[in-house]
Amino acid sequence: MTEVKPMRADARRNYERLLKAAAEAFAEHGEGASLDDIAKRAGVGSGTLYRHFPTRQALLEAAYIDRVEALAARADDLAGELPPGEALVEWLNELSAGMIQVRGLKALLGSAVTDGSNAVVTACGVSVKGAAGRLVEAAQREGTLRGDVEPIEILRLAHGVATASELTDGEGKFIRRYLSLLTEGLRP
Amino acid sequence: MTEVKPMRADARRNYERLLKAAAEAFAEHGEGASLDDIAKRAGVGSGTLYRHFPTRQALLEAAYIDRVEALAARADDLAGELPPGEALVEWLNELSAGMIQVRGLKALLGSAVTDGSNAVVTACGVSVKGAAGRLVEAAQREGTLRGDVEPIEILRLAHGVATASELTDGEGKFIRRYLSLLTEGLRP
DNA sequence: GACTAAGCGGAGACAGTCCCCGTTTATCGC
DNA sequence: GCGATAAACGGGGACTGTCTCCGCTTAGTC
Repeated sequence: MTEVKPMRADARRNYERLLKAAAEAFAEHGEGASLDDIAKRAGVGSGTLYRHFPTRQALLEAAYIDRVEALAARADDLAGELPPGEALVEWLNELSAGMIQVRGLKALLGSAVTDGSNAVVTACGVSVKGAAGRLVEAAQREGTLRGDVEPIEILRLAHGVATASELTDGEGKFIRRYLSLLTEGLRP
Repeated sequence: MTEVKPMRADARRNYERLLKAAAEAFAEHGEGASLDDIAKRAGVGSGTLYRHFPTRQALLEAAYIDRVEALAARADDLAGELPPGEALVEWLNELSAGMIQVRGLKALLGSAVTDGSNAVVTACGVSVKGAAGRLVEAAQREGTLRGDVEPIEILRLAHGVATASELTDGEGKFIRRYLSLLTEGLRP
């Protein structure tokens, strides 16, 4: 199914350049960075950018896929180091921190866990959902996480925690606080 | 302090018209509605719009202030009808639902509870924080809410719940679900 | 070296924001 | 009523960003 038509050399070169420029620009100006500016930085015309990446979302995903996969891999590291319940919380902490510190990542992960009926299956979505699934299942088996929550709900809640934390200070200092309110509940 | 310089009749008229047009436009196109279009709907020039409302935020606030105050008043109604803990949860539910259903309200309330050092004290912020403060205090006194949470934290968490719920279905169907996960915690 | 299609790139149409400043008009003292 | 005058109007225009179209260039192939 996956047609493997080798890209022409110039196309591949421009693709790489665009990715590099995009990562810089998103880091610098957030997810709203000017696309024409990214093309300019990469030394290509804007047509070239739009041909390779039809939407901002596509570019964002391509630029950050490595980082997202690192985050997913981190889930398995943590699972090896800590008991399941703690591994899950620690991972959610790192995930939320990433969403706040890496500009643009929050939007990307948000759309990866959005229930669009137009559900484009994104590589980022697959990675992150897989990682969450493994941690959630282990924690539930261990008995430290209620059995009726779905992995994707946990991801959405992490997004919510990142949002709440962002409102608080724009850095990530309050993530642990909100995460612990979530895990322990609001009752005394 | 509050200089009460009565507006000129034409100024007042245009102000009202803009508010009405803005409410329509925000409802129709979300918080990103075109400001020039709002001016056009109101039958005034864009200069007039920008004079009355220097920023999109200012217009958004003016257009929705009634609704926010209704929400704040609702807090006190609920406090009269239900025990404090339940009143709080029910209010948070209605608040979050409003953020999702009324396009633009989420952004407005978000900036009202953001800790900007450039903290503009907004009327919306005052209303909503006051209402939250009363409910939180009552629930804490009753002993159904942990004593170490601040009203503003609760508001930020509600924002997070609305965000998570929005990712789930774009309507408000999952607010109660996430709210109950938050109040009860994620442990079994 | 010549052919050809894949790929390039930037001009330009369009949409939005926001300011500037010449013109209009509500208000007030007479 | 009737100017005088400062407040308010409004739309033209500069600017920024998105995205497409199509004539030109060039990599890959024989």
